[in-house]
Amino acid sequence: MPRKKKKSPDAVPLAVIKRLPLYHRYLTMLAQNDVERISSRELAAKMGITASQLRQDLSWFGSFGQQGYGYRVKDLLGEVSKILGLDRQFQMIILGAGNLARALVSYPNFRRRGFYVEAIFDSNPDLIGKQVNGVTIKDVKYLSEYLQQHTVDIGIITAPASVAQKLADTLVAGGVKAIWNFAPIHLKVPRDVVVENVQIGESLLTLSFRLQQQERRKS
Amino acid sequence: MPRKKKKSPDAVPLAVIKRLPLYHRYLTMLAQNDVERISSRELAAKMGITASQLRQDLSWFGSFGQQGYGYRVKDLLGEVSKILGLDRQFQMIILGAGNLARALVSYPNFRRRGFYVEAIFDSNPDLIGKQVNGVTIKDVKYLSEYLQQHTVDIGIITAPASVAQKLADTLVAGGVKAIWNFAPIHLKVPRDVVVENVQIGESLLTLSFRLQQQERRKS
DNA sequence: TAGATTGTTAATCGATTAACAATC
DNA sequence: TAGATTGTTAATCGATTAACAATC
Repeated sequence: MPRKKKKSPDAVPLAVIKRLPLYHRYLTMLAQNDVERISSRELAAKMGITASQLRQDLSWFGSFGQQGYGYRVKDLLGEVSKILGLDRQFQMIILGAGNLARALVSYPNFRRRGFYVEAIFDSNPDLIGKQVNGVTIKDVKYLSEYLQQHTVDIGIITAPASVAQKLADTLVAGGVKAIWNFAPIHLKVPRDVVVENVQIGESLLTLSFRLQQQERRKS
Repeated sequence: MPRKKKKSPDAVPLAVIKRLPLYHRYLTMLAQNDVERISSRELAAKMGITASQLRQDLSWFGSFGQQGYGYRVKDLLGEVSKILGLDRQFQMIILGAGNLARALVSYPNFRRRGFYVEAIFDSNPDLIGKQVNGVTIKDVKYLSEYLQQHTVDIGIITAPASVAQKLADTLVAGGVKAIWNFAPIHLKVPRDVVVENVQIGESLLTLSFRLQQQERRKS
């Protein structure tokens, strides 16, 4: 007999996890517009998904609605925020002081949501000691030392692919459990370390393929 | 009776498309290391997928291997490059001259693969007229005019979400058929325009959730 | 030739959608 | 109360994996 799928928060499918930030974004917008209640049907329509999927997704985490009424926007936003971990703070450091690092440090939404960039590391002597948006650029050779003295929740790798694995190893050795990786490389890390990749280059290739496909379709 | 799934290049599932850049990356690495041949089993192992999936994916586009031998790395790389459209050039413009734009313009791999940034547009008078990596920043009010006079394959939106839809509309009106969108907003475009989103903020929220999940698992 | 490996068909698995009893 | 809408179970759909005949 087929075993029933268990709905522990531990087993949430990745596809569901990836939609959580979306829910958060739309609920935030609704809350800003002072919308008090919304049904799964209405919210799903706005997001371009089905109401079934929305309710199925939420059911992984609990029951947040009310039959015949729908969801209180404020309450649901609170729940989703809690699920995403936005009720706490995250200390972050960035490895690689290039333009991408600058862009990330300057993104105001991060700080507002509890994500703090505490330091930037680089190996270029011209950059070390300078500040970016109030954050000091330190010499990467002091990275291990820094990790011993500070709590770092998230390590962000914006350095070139050639040094990314080495940096990741240093982060892992220093006890960092989450890596946000922008380098075009598959990082090897222990099973208890989570890696989230932002593969910008690959996204462009996907676009290029889909553009070609579209052009072919036309002709 | 269930209809057989047609394998036209037009119907390639998005999941397959998203893996194509991966294949390209690994094959490029192999070619650089002068590896001449590889079996689906070996390549799949390197990539952390199954050999079945690799062969299944490739079969959407043709037959590139040889029984009992495997694949010639160079040939397969060539085929994948062609599939991705890397045998041609793409003219691109960037809308929004912030740090992210700087990062993209400076990324050497793009130019090498045929992706050319021809112009950057912004509305900030302090930036207009300046150059970034040899690319001039123009006033966004001349965007429509520019689109009439130049062929633009890909429009890149790095501007804030508040103006992203308006910029997308201008691109579409100017005949641009592909948009690479970094703004945290769902762009509404006609069906014949392809949009590829890079949702950096949402990626961080996904990481934050997975970190929490991991921490919970531990305790 | 014999061994290896492809391309493809069939089986399995998982995710999405539909349906509906429960109930506000 | 009657209508609306949830949470959940069942049905469908699509993607991944397994198996194997074809063949280099």
